Amino acid sequence: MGRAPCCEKVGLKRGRWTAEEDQILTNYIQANGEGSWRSLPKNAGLLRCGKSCRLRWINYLRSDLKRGNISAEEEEIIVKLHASLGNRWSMIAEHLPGRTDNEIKNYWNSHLSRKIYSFRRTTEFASPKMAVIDFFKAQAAANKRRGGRMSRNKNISKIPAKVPKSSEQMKEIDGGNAAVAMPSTPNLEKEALSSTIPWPDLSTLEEVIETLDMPSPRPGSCQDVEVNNEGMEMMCLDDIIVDANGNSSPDHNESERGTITTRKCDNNDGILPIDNLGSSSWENEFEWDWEWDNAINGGNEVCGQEKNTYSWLWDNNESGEGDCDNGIGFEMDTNEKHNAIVNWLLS
DNA sequence: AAACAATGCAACCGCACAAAG
DNA sequence: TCTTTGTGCGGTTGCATTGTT
Repeated sequence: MGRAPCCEKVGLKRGRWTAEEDQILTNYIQANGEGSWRSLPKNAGLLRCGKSCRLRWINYLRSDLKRGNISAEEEEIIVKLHASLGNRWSMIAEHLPGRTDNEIKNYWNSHLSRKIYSFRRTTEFASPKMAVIDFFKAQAAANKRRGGRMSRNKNISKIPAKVPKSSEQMKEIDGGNAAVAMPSTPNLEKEALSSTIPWPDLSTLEEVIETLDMPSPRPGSCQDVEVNNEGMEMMCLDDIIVDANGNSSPDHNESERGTITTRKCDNNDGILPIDNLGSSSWENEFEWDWEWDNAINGGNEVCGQEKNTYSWLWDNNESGEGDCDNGIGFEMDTNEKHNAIVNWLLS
């Protein structure tokens, strides 16, 4: 049984706040201070629920709130913190002065979640090839979009023209094999896909598919992936970064270069994915998380417990020498990829 | 110009938790 | 110890806005 409602809802006003209500609330709090939200509306003469007053004050009226768009620096912080803390918006907000948890949550849901390449790979994928084919199918579906407003975020680029649009073209791409049991790709993911990676020329696709004879699974590779709490494997920012910073350096061995790394950390290892978070953020005995610094720094073993590497998306061969094809058919040298991804992430 | 549909954000809701009685 | 109250948090919803057809 839930608790009683915070206030009598009968006769209370709901919906958007008027300027007059804002003024009343502001005046009252300036005179009497925050707190006692339950009694505040009555005392202030507002026909609002106490919780509504609190929310309005915290999220909108407070004088120390920062106005304007989230900066690139703030965005980077959000992404990093989210990678470690998950949806703990209030904790994330603590690191962003002037920003509210609600604002960050909204920003995440509407901007960042579509930037983060959320790549669904379920057991229905018999091979990485199918996953990549799903990538194209998703793009084709996204391309069918009819009306609708484009994102207000100018940083999200539009879909390039050369995208398979018909089922015939898709057959051309996948030989008809991809028509079965392909999980649908949510809109966010479709947009993420379209906004992150330049499209290869369609004429190269057959060749692309041919090149997708992926290396046999390495120990701990994509064949035994960890599944997040939504039942899908997420391919996150960190994954991309570690690839981008793999640098193809001869100093990096095959298991490090171009890999995607997850770590299993316990709360005793004293190592946090990002600095200055405080060990209190780890509440469970085990948490799976993307290791940002590890990714940035080229995949050093930090936790020493478990490490999964998923390199197929980036590599298309085992040699790991020289510039690598990212497995979906566009040749970019590592620096180009690095720059493109980092620029995009920070844009 | 109208209809449609995606987007973004303010606001709401239910739950958890801590403090007070 | 139990109940009540106050507060905070994260998920979700509603709707104004706006781009596309």
